[in-house]
Amino acid sequence: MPELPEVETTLRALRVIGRTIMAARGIDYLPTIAPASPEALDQALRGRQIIGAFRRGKYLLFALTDDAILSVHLRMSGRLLRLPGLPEADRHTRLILDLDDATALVLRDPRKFARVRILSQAEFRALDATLGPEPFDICRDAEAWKARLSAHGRRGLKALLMDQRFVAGIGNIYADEALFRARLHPLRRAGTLSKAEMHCLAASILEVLEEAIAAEGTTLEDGAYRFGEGRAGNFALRLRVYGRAGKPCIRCGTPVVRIPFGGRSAYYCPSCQQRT
DNA sequence: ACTCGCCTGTCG
DNA sequence: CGACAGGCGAGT
Repeated sequence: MPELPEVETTLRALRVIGRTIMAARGIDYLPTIAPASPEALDQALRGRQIIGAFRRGKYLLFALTDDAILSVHLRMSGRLLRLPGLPEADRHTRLILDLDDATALVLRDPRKFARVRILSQAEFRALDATLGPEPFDICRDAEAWKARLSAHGRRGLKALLMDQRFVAGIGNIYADEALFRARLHPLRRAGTLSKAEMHCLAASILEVLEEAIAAEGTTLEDGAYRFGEGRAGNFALRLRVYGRAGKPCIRCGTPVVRIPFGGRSAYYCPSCQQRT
C-alpha cells in the first residue's frame, strides 16, 4: 500500500520526536516483528526516548536514545497512526506504543506483512546500503541518473523504477503515474531512452512524488491507507492512469490498458505510451 | 530477471 | 468461487 508519499505523510503526521515510550503492547503479535515476543519488545523499548524520525525509501525510522533505531516497514496493508489516550486494539491492531503524553503509536495491519525491527547503527547502515538513492537526489542529478539507467539498460522501465535497489520509494502506483507523465511504455528497456526521455522521466518522477506528498498520499476506495489520527490522502483524485483500465486516457481518449505485471498490474495508455 | 508465497479482505 | 490488492524476499 504505502509508497514514498504515503510513508512521508505518515511520518510527518506522527510528530513523535521528544516523546518517550512508556510501554509496548503487542497484540496478535506478528512473526515479522523483532524481538520475537511482545515481552522482549516491551523490554527493549520501554523508557526510551524518540530523538529523531526520518524516512528512507519506504522505511519509517525512529532514532532512540542509546543509539538504537526503530525501523517500521508497512508493506502492503500497514498503517501507523497516532491516537489519543490509551487506544483499544481493534481486530487489525498488531502493536501499540504508549507514549509519555497520553497518546500512542498504533500499528494496524490486516495482511500481517508489516515489519518492525530494532536496529543497531551498523544494522541500519547495512539496510541503508541495500537501498538505491532517494528519488529526490538521483532525479536531480542528470549525469548520475543517466549513468544509473544505462547500467540497467536491459531492464524494463516499470520493473526498474519499482526495484528498491535502483531507486528507493517508488511502488506500483507512482511507477505507472510517472511513466504516464513521461509518455513512456512500462516495458520499454531502460537502455533505449534518449537523453531527452531520461530527463523527462526524472522530471516526471519528481513531479508526481511532490504532488502526491502535497496531497498527503493516495487513499484508494478501499480506504486502507490512513495517516495521523486516521485521515485519508487526496491524491486518488489526481491519478491519471493507475486503476483506470477501460476508461479513456485523459490526454487522448484511448482506453487505458491493464496488463499483468509481476503478479500485479501495469496501467498505461497504448496510444500515448508507445513501446517503440 | 523472472515467478511465487506470504496473509487477509473485498469485489465481481 | 476466483481475481486482485499501495511490497518484498526466497526461490529458481
